[in-house]
Amino acid sequence: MAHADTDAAPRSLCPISLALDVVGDKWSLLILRDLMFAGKSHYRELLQSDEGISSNILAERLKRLVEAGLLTKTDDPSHKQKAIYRLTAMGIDLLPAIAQLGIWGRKYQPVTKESAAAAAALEKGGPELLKTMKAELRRQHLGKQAAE
Amino acid sequence: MAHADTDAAPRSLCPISLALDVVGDKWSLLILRDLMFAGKSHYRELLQSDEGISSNILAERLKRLVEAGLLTKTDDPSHKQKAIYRLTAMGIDLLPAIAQLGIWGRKYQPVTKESAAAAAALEKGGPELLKTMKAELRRQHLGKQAAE
DNA sequence: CCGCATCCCTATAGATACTG
DNA sequence: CAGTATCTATAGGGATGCGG
Repeated sequence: MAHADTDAAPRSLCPISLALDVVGDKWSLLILRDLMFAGKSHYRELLQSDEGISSNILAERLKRLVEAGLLTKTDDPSHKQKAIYRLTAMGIDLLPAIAQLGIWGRKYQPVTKESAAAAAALEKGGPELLKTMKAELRRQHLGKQAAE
Repeated sequence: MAHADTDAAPRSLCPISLALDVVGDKWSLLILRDLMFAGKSHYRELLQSDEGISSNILAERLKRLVEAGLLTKTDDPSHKQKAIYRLTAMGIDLLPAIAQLGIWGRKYQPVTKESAAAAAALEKGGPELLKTMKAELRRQHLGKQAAE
C-alpha cells in the first residue's frame, strides 16, 4: 500500500526548497509540461510522452500532484473509463518556471530546430506571451469549474 | 569508482527535459541557489545549507555541475586548502528559472516572513530586478576571468 | 582542519508483468 | 484503459579514511 505522503516534512522553509519538495523530481514538471503544451489530459496520453515514463510512476506522480493541489482528477462524462486530469490555478502558475527551464535548455543544450522555435518565441515574447498562455490554460483547465 | 557520466543519454530532445536532465534532481538547484543568493563559494559553506546535504552527494553534484559547465572550480589563492566554486554564464542564466520557482513556492507553500519578503520583491521587481541580479552575479562570479 | 573518496546500508525511483 | 504488484536498480544518508 504505502500511501504517498504529500507532506513528508519539508527540508527547509526556503521557498525554492519548498517548491522543489513538490515538483523537484525527474517527472512532475514533465507531466505538467504535457498538460500545458501538449494538450494532454488522460492517463494514457501522458504515458506516451517521449521520455517514456513507467505506468506506476505516472500513477504515483498524478496522485501526488492531485494531493498537492496542482491537478484535479474528474471522470470523463462521455467515457466512463477515462479520467480527466486538469491543471489548477496553482499548477498553471508553474508555467513561468517551466518556461524558463525551457528557455535555458534551448540556449545551452543541443536541440532540434522545431523545439528551438517554440522556446525562442517564448524568450522573445517574454512576460506578455506568458500572460497570454496562462490565460489560455485557465480557459482550458479551469473553464467550466470556475474556482478551485 | 563509478565516474559520474554527465551525458547519460538524454531522455528526449525537449528543451525542458534536457534542462531537467542537468538540474532536475533533488540538490543541484539548491546548490546553485546558495551560490546565487547566499554568496557561498566554498565546499564547507555549501555543506552547511539548511537542507543538510551529505558530503558525498555534495562532492558528486559539484563535479557534475562543473562537468556540465554550470560551475568553475579554482584554487583559493590565499588559502591553499580551499577551492572556490563560481557560477559560469550558463549557471547564472538559470537565475530566472530558480527565481520563478521561488515565487511559486512563496505563493503556494507556507513560508516564513523573511523568505517571503525576498520572493515578493522578486515578483514585484519582475524582469528588471532579475536583470540587476544577473549583472551582479556576473561581476561576482565571472568578474576577473572575463570569458569562460 | 579541508576537500573529498569509499563503504555500507536503507529508502526511494523505476521497469516489467499483471489485474479489475 | 487505468492503474497495482513485484522485483530490481539507483539515489542518498552516515560514518570513516586519507592525502594535502
